[in-house]
Amino acid sequence: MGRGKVQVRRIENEVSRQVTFSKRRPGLLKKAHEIAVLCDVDVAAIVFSAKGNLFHYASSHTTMERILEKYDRHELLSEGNNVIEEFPELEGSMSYDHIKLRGKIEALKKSQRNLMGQELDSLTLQDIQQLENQIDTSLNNIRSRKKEKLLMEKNTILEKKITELETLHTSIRASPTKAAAPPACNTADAFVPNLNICCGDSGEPETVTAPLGWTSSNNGLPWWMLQSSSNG
Amino acid sequence: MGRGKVQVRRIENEVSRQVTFSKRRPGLLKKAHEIAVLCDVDVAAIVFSAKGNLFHYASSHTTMERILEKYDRHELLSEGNNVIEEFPELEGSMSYDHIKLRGKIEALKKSQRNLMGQELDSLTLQDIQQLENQIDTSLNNIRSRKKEKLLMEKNTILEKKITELETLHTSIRASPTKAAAPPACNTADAFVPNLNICCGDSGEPETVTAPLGWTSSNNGLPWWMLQSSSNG
DNA sequence: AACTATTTATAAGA
DNA sequence: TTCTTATAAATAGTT
Repeated sequence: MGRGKVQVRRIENEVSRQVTFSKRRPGLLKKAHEIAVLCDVDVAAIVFSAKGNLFHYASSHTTMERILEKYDRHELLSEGNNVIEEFPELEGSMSYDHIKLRGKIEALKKSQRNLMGQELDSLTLQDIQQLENQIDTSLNNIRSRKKEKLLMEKNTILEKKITELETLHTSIRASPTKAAAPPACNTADAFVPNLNICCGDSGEPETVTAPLGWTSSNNGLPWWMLQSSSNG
Repeated sequence: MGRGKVQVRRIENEVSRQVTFSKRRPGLLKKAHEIAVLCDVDVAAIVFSAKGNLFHYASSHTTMERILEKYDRHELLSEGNNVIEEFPELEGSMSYDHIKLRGKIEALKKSQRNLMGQELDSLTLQDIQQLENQIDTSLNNIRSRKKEKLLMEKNTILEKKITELETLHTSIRASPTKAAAPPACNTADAFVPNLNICCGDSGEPETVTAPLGWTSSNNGLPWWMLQSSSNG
């Protein structure tokens, strides 16, 4: 998108490269923000400048850590597999603890892959049966916790509703002439349909929406144009 | 970019939301790739679909871990969360690598506990739902592998049986009076009621496959159009 | 899954 | 860097 078609290859001129970076960086973070908000999904984007400055976006802010944890839950498969096997000559140069720790990491990764239903070939039938039991238990756990959470959220909503109604009732009793009151339909709707829990949805009519957890201290700029961290 | 201006707020219609996600996801990853290549910088992008499927990009492939570590070095270590502060007694005795490895082990353990249905309190309802999907997929995988293994074991037993019978038959034929050959198949059928045994074929036509290391082996497609991981 | 009218992003220039 | 502008790209709405 510009006056010329672009070849996706390293820009050799350093200045142009830097300029392009400055122009595209906010674009990328903006896109990340948009898909996160529009599609209500978890997104994280991390960019380092050539000088090593960090820029990042995480949907619903402050949750980068949570997103990375979630990433771990999916993909621990990355990283060069077993370093010890690949570079046995390094063994001598590593401390005993170091080797032990690496071994532990590999073991944890393998076990995690198994928990995710991968790499089961090396397991015996009995192992697989046990794994199945384990995962089945896990699933049951997860489902009960989900149910709990759901009930708790509903409770919260119901309590809010009750508070509203009580307040309404009180004010009606206080002023007998006034009957009609602003209906609290939105809240009512919230607990009826299939688990649409609506969090604080402040309607932003205009193009730029406030980031979910962007608590304070931004000026009037579209927040995604701000540098996410480090210095400027 | 489309027939109408877009408000950056959650798309309420679920189908549209999903469609928009499908359209924008490759766009985001492509942008990430472009800035990484054009500007020769480190970039990582992580997106989860509403159902919890993971899509991600990391510049120069397989470096997601390194990028996340770099991120940690900037964000987590630079601020309050200092491992050394948490374990002051270790300060002198541990190298940076050790601290890193320990941190990694802790992360792995945490993610593993989540996969086993434990310590779910810190997860949001949406996260729990996605974890449930993940575990459910895992369970399905495990069960199909179990079925496979079972069938293979039966096959082995049956083959052994057949060999035995053939041997027996040979020795019978060796004796002068008996000549007719009873088909051994019936016996086999009796053992395995209604499952056709076929070695190479794993059941499950749907939902399986996890392209783990898609570093290699992609065809001529622009790589960013490929799904980054999980099923699709 | 395609199409296409528009909006957006941005390359090049100042 | 920042602004401007011509154009390439992305994509919303539609089929």
